Amino acid sequence: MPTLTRRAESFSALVLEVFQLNGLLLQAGDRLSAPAGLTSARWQVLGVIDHGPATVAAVARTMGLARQSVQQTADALASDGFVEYVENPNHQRAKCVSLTAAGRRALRKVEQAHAAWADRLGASLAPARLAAAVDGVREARLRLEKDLAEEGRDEA
Amino acid sequence: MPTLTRRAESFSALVLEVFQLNGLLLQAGDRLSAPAGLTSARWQVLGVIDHGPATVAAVARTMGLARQSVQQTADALASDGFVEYVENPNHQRAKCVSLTAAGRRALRKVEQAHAAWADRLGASLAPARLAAAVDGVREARLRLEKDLAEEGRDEA
DNA sequence: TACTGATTGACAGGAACCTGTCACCTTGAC
DNA sequence: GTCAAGGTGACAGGTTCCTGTCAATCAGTA
Repeated sequence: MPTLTRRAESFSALVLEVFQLNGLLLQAGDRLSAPAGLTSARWQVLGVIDHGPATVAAVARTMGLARQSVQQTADALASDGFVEYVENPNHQRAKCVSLTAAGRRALRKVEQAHAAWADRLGASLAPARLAAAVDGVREARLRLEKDLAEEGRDEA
Repeated sequence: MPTLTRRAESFSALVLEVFQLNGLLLQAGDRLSAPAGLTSARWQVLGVIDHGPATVAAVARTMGLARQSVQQTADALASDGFVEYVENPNHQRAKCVSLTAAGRRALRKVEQAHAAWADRLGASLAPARLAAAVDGVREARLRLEKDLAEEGRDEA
């Protein structure tokens, strides 16, 4: 194993922590949404179209996911009656995904549970510490985004 | 949407950042390991057995994953010649996963690329900021671990 | 020695993400 | 008006994780 510099060690520690926290957050999200008959992925899609009906491709762009991933989730939500496809006046083929009454009920339920959860967890951390974490992670994300974009350009 | 308290807003911001950073890290990991013919998941398994051959179940415990996930990855690595199953004197059925020469070569290659990458990214962040991020994320992880454990106990 | 319980790998199936390809629709340049 | 470029949903297939079930193996106990 190549010996890491101090700053590389530090960055690697952040990577490990982020992986672990991410896993726990997914677990928590599933637990929050399960009582409403949803999962994390489905809840997030409902959250996007709560602002108004949108096409699958538009939802995917908003969420930063591949179009087909959202397509799959949207189809599953439709077959469970949480959303429905409605005509899109701007595009004959690309229908809009729209919340049904059941979808809206489920979403409200999850949002209430989520608000209580976020408040509980947020309260357990010192505000300054929490703010520093958000800042640091955002900074790391921006650097990594830039790094990946540059690498990608080299290969192209 | 229920209005969130300030601390809930702050915590939610951390969640969003962690999700995004996690996605980018997975992308970066795949890019680091691709030249060696590996993926993030496979590289990590190789990293664990670099310390010595181990059973699939032991590797899963080390990585904090389900046994079957590692089984699948190990089988794939074996069919690609990066690892091999060797007899386990302590257990007739549970063979040990062991690095082959090709596996060791691939792992070394990824580790070199990883060291350079971590150093580059670590250098682009102020050490204090980076340390604060690690601290904050760790704190959040610990709180969430505790929270999930308590919730789980209630249901049991 | 015989039984019980935990661990293990094999097998089956599912969730959520990805990519690639195809045909259809819309848009904009000419 | 035509035609190429790009957006879009459908379909197929792959990766990495998960769960549940089963039989084989091991370890401790009566």
